[in-house]
Formats: sequence, structure tokens, C-alpha cells
Amino acid sequence: MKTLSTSRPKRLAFQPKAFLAKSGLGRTILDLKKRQTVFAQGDAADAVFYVQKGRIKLTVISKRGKEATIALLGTGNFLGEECIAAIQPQRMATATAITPTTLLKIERKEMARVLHEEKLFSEVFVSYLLARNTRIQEDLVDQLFNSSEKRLARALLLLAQFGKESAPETVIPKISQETLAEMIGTTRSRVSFFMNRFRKLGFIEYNGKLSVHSSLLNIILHD
Amino acid sequence: MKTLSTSRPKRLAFQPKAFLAKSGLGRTILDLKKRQTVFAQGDAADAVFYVQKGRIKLTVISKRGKEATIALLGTGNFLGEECIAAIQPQRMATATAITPTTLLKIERKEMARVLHEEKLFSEVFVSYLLARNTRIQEDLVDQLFNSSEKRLARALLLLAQFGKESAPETVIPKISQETLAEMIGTTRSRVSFFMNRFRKLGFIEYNGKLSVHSSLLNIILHD
DNA sequence: CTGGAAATGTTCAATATAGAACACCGCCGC
DNA sequence: GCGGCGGTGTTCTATATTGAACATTTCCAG
Repeated sequence: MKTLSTSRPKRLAFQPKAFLAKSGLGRTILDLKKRQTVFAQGDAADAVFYVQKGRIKLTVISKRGKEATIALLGTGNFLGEECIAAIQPQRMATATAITPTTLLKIERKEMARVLHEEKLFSEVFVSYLLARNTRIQEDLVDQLFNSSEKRLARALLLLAQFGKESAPETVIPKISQETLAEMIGTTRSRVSFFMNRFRKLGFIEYNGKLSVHSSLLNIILHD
Repeated sequence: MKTLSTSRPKRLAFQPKAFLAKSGLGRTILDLKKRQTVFAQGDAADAVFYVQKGRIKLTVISKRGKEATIALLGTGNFLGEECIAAIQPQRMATATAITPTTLLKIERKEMARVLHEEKLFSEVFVSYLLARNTRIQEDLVDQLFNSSEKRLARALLLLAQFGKESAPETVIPKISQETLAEMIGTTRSRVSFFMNRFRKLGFIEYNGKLSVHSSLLNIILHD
């Protein structure tokens, strides 16, 4: 029942779609509906995916059946890279579409080949890995330092920026309290509690749509 | 006051020392004493380091002065990779030697060049990034799912394996309860409490040296 | 050897959190 | 309109955790 991570790709002068097409890769295109899964935790891992459009949720399930959301991935993110290095690769998380999504599928071997032969692609991929690294690390630090209230504030702020270039006050795509709880590592009742507190304080608003006042939420987050 | 991460490099047929020497890199060798710092959080980031020998601790400090240990890095690990991708790179953590340590220093530009021109090096580096990624992710999941008691058990198990190939019962290099607390995200008094519980239960022993019975600790960890 | 610093064991009250339980929507299919 | 059913708001109790305080032990430097 837990997690957090809305990875934002670096902006690069790189057209993966065109590139992948040219290099004979990415011939395989997957279209997923909401709630369809790309792969499940424990599956054999033999391909990497690239998010062309849409949103993917990465979740892990514990022995006790608790669920944690490791990351939300959007356009320009890679998925399932773990298969490249490992000897006998297994998916460590379950990937599920949370909106209609288009993916490019790249077979493991192909990925290895392109990584070797295409400098530009390789460079982009390394950048991506570095960015993701720092993102996960930030999430970890957040967990280590902050209370669940602050983690929620941070999660909302990150969601507000997801896909957008910074906007002071943003409408957040529909996301259940249950998922939020999984993202920040707490219970739904706790999320409900804080959401209402934030609302009373005027940090967020929601009837049908959820919108946040980033500047105000930031105050909570930074003390 | 918090964290966790003992990254283990993949074993690869690759002699970084020889390689770096050959490619005209790694001319700069740093020898650090215990407690010396490589770089500090907030510093400008203009070089990557490679651990030749010894141990490095990565820590982050929060606004409130709490400290978290993000990772322990040993032989074969890279350090400060974040400078490669970012536009105006800043060190996100402080790196401190916890044993006498030898590092190879690779200037940012040099790193970029080698990454482009040396396939083998590039491959090793990507592998490293992937391994580190999954390691941090595991730490995050650990935080999201487990209680501080289990996190401590996990930290001890990981320390026992650090550098070694699996050993059922291992002596762990000296590490303070304070650092352990920073690694798993709790207080020292809590660590002390659990350490004594583990000792009473026969999971660990310590007078001068600390040694763990991996199989027993594993039971705690996996329920 | 000796004083002080650092690490450790232990306690305690104040809080935060988990987890389960229940009522209440609001929407949708039929 | 009638059931559901998923998402919410809310409450409550048992635990876990913090954070500070203090005593004791270990470790060194001089």
C-alpha cells in the first residue's frame, strides 16, 4: 500500500520515434487501455519499453499483500530497463497503464545492439538513467526525512508538475486516495485526513477536479 | 538522521584501473583518510569518481539538520555521476570516506568523451547505473513496506554481504548505531533497542566485533 | 594512567501511525 | 428507480516512533 515517483525526462533534441523507426527498432507498437498491464512483477524480462504517449504506474507487492507505487512514468520515459544488465532478468515491479497509452517495445537484444552502435541513443539513455536515479533517490530521502503529511504535499506538487512546465496553480488528473496512499507509504484514511486539512487551509480544492496552489503547498513542504 | 544502501557492483571482465590508465584518464588518483570528504552537498559538480579501494558514505542533510545516509559505496562503484547529465550540476549529497580510500578522479569532460568513444567502458557504466537504480529502488520499497525493526535486519544483512560473496555468518566492519539509524531512517535509541533484542535472540553477536547469523536474521526479515 | 569524548544502554512521555470499522455519497448498468 | 460499488469522510484503539534525558561503558590522546 505505498509509494511515490513522477519521473520527468530531460528535454533533449532527440526524436525517439523517428530514430527507433530508422534504426529498424520500435517496429512493435503497443496500445494499451486504462488498467491494462505491460508486465507483472516476477515475469521474465526480455524487452524494454518507451512511453510514446500516456501514463504508466509501476507497483510492487509485498509478502503481506501491501501494494506500493514506485513511480509514475509519462511520455519520454523508459520502462523495464532492468532486463539489460541482469543475467536472468525478472521484472521487479508491475507496470500498468493508468490512461490510454502507446508504447514502443524494444527487444532485449535489439536494445543491447543499439546501445552499442548508436551514440546518440546511448547518450539519451544514460541521461535518462541518471535522471531516474536522482529521482528515486529524492523519493528515498523524502521517506527518510519527512512525515506522511509532507510526503503527501510533495506528491501533490509533483503530480501538479507532471508533464507540465511549472504552473503556479494546476488541475491534477484524477487520482484516488488509495493510490496516493500507496505512493507515499501510508494508509488511505491518513490521506483522507490530510487532504481535508489541506482543503480547509486553502492549499488545495476539489469537488470534481483536484487543483493545488503550489506556492502554498510548498510552504508546508519546506517547513 | 537517516538511510540505507550498500551498492554492490556487478562482476565484469573489466579492469577499470588499467583501462583508465590506457585511455589517458584516471591520471588523478586521490588517497583519502578516514573521515575525509570527497565533496559536499551543494558543491559544484565537475568530476566523477571511481572507488579503487576503501569505502565511501553518501549522506544528505535536511533543512532541520537531520542526516540521512543514502548509500555505502565500495570497490568498483562510481561516485558523483550526477554531474554528467545536468546542465548546472550540483552535488546532491556529501561523500565521506569511512575507511582509508583510493579514488580515481575523472573530469566531467573526460567522462563524456570516454563514454562516447569507448564502448566497453560505456557498457560497464550503464550496467552500473542499472544496478544502482534497482538498489535504490529496493531501499525505497523497504522504506515503504517495512517497520524499522525489519529495516535494521535488512541493513545488517546487506552489510554482512558487502564486498563478500555470500557467507552464512559474517563479521561486519565497525559501524556506529548512529550511522545505522541514519541508514534506516530512525533514531539511535531505537537501533540500540533492536540491536539488543537481536542479540538476546541470538541473531547477532557483538563485544568488540559485530557478527550476524544471516539465516536467522533472514527469518525476521521475511516475516 | 587519566580525563574527556564518543558510543552505547535505558527510560519515559508526547505523538504519529496503522488498521479496522462504519456511514455516506454519486455514478452506472439494468 | 434499484442495487451495487468504488471512492470518501470520520472515528477509535492498539502500537510504533520520536526525541530528549541520563547513566554507563569504551576508546584514545596526551
